[in-house]
Amino acid sequence: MPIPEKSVTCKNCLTKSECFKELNDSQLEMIEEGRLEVTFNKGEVICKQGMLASHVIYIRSGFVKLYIEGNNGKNIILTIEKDGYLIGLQSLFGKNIFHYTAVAYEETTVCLFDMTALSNLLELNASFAAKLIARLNENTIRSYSRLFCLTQKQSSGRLAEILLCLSNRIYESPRFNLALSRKDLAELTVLSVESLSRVIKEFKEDKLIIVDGKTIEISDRKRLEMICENG
Amino acid sequence: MPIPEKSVTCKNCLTKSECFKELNDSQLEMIEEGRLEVTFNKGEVICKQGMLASHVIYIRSGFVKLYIEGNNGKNIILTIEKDGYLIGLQSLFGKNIFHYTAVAYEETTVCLFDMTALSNLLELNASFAAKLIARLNENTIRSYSRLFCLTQKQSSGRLAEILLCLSNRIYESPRFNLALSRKDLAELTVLSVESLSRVIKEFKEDKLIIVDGKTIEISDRKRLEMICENG
DNA sequence: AATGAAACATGTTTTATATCAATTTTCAGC
DNA sequence: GCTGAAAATTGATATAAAACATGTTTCATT
Repeated sequence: MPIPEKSVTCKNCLTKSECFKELNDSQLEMIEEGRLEVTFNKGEVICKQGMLASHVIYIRSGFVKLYIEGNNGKNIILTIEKDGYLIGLQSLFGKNIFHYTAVAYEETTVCLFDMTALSNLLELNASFAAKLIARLNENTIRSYSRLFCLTQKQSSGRLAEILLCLSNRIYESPRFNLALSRKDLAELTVLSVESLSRVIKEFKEDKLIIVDGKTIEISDRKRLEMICENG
Repeated sequence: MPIPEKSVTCKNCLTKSECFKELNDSQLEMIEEGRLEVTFNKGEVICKQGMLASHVIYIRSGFVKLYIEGNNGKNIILTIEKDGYLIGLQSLFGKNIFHYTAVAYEETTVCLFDMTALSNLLELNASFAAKLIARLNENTIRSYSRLFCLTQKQSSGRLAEILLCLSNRIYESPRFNLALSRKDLAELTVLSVESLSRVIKEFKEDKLIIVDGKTIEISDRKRLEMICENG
């Protein structure tokens, strides 16, 4: 994974977000100004629920979880995201705080953009606004389907969904070297670590997946999708 | 409840949505054109998940539930909403279908606005866009907190949250004549009707609420809030 | 007022999953 | 390669809530 150079500007950035492609050079300069670039280590907090959301945080490379913190350490992971995601968009034009905490699952490089500059650009460039709304809506729809999954499916359906999500959306491959611990997976599926372990065992026995150390391969996607649908 | 007259136009509408207040007269005329007004009876489907979202649906009066339909009748209620809500905003600039089904809990009057006209207005009027984004985000944040509630709280916490939501956001009173059946409440809390019944009994015995037929009164808000927080 | 059907309540049993406890595996650091 | 700690697995038990079963209330219709 090539670590982006500091000298890269928004204008010549090759890992540009889809929305930002709508901006012309002068508009790119507007967000370039005051832009910050930071690299987080595995496990580090990128933004903290309740803190002032002065910036929107663009994930340039890496892999993060966004979660809501409740009392007594009761957290719920809203989503896992990788490069291209914009953290904090949900604070635009509303209460100016982060509504969730973001933590890096692995080394993650981000760009910070001033929230006010961003909202000014929204006024200048309607197609930028349209792209941002499209993106917000995409995220919302995904959170709806997660709500459905976690309330209506039981353990195997929940794990099936998470494995398919990791394969399709995050790693984009049927075989992937999982950066997540069992504890992370348990958090994602909202299961205890022990229960998760049992479902994984079941999936292995049923030849749905092949587990080799940290590597997981989806060996029977069709059936896994069926379990996800009906479980 | 006064039923709005058909002769009312967007320009002189008194029950105007917050966002629409950002529009000037000529812009209001743009959405007025092709506007439809429909009244739904209790239990009727206002929009159906998967159908083409050609319009955004403004709730003028009434009370609805939005839910995702899964297989085998497994549904999850995303939210309950009343007058002022815009159904279908989540389909703006994305896949042009409704992502959820909306059903009237009681007689509900809506205005339908052409989705394309609306997205054109977004390009013309930046503060309108800002208000819409603010609203989308508000809904998203609420769905996050619902996700938290349903996955991290148990029965009493879930019921406490729904009762407080009904009191605060929907009926705006500590005492309200509940239009919902036990089955509706069970759906909202994601409990079986029987379990719900037992939690209600418990709340009555603990003098948290007073139930008289269809009327519910929150008699100990403080303690109910505590149960909601920690349950 | 009588009747029947929903809606609601309540007692019992079952079940999925959490929790607790113990063991095995993995892996970093010496 | 050895060692200890953390991670992961496996088995036994506990528990919250579902499912089932039955009884009771409510309410619309005659």
